[in-house]
Amino acid sequence: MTRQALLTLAEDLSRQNGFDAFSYADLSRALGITKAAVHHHFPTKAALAQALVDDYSTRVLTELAALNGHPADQLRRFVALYRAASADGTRLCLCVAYGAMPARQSEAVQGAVAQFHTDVTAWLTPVTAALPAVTLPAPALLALVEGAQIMARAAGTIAPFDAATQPLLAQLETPV
Amino acid sequence: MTRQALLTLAEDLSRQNGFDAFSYADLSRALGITKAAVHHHFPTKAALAQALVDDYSTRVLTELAALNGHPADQLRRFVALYRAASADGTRLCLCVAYGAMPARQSEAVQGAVAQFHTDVTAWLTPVTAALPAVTLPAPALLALVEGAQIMARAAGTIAPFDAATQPLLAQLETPV
DNA sequence: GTCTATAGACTGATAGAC
DNA sequence: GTCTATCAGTCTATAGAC
Repeated sequence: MTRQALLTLAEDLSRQNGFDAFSYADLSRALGITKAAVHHHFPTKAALAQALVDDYSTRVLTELAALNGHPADQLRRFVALYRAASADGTRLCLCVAYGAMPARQSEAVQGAVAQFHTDVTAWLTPVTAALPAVTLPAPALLALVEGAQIMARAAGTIAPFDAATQPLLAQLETPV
Repeated sequence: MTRQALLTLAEDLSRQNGFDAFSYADLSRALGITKAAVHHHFPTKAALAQALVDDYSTRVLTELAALNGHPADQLRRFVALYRAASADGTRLCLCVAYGAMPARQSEAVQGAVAQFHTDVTAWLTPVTAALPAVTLPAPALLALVEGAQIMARAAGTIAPFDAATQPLLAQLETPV
């Protein structure tokens, strides 16, 4: 389905170089269709951004909701999820990419990004609260993994992400 | 001096909406000169980015080097510096803005951003090492304040920055 | 759902006069 | 150091045929 292929491609390009870094021409070229065909699926670029962030939020929050088990395991898998999203320092979380330059997006997209942060923080809150060995509350944990993604992206390798999150994972090994 | 005015303006615009979000036309309009005059000072946009990141790195690293006193005070003022740079959730550190979309920059600028992260981490390392109450090493501290800036920028207010850094500042109050 | 063709605005950049 | 004038290329978006 062309619409899904467009979403997949546009999300990847957004997370790699930002929403302003690709054009309808880029999308059409990659899929072997014309720009007009892309406009058929997403009339404006703002509509495309909206669809991207809605899809992304739903997908990630569903993944988080499926992370059952011990809080220590949940937090480990949370960090692993953000680590995988970094793709060896070549990508960012979509909401980090869009959240860094909010003025380039519609109000609706800005709101969806803010909601994503609220929802992830809400998921993290009981997890970290159940872990006395972890010294950081939910907002700090989210800032840590998002900042770790930025540093990895800037370096072009995953190493800074691991350096930044290693102490957190070490705290999880500490017997309570 | 026109050159300095251009640097000040371009840095502000870069930190507000990113390097791709302003044009030579924007700069010339704001300063009441022509685009050609802007090109006289910075022949290409890549040259402008290079000058911006060099200026910024020098300035911030000089500020850090001037932060004497107890390690606890140094770390408090480090967080305050990143908090001020957020400008109530309307700006980012220049190296966060450029580091988030490195492929939009020249290799030289990418290298300068990476060097900035290395230098700030090097400054932080002995500071946090001298503070047993602080549970995070230097790379994690830098990721924390950078992620806190992203969340504040996405929300458009400083509140997420404070929520993310509050536990760290609380650790500094703990008597060793 | 895809195409051709086009519109109008903007982009970074250059040549050459003053 | 600033100007006028201009360039070729790109951008998002639209109209209308198939």
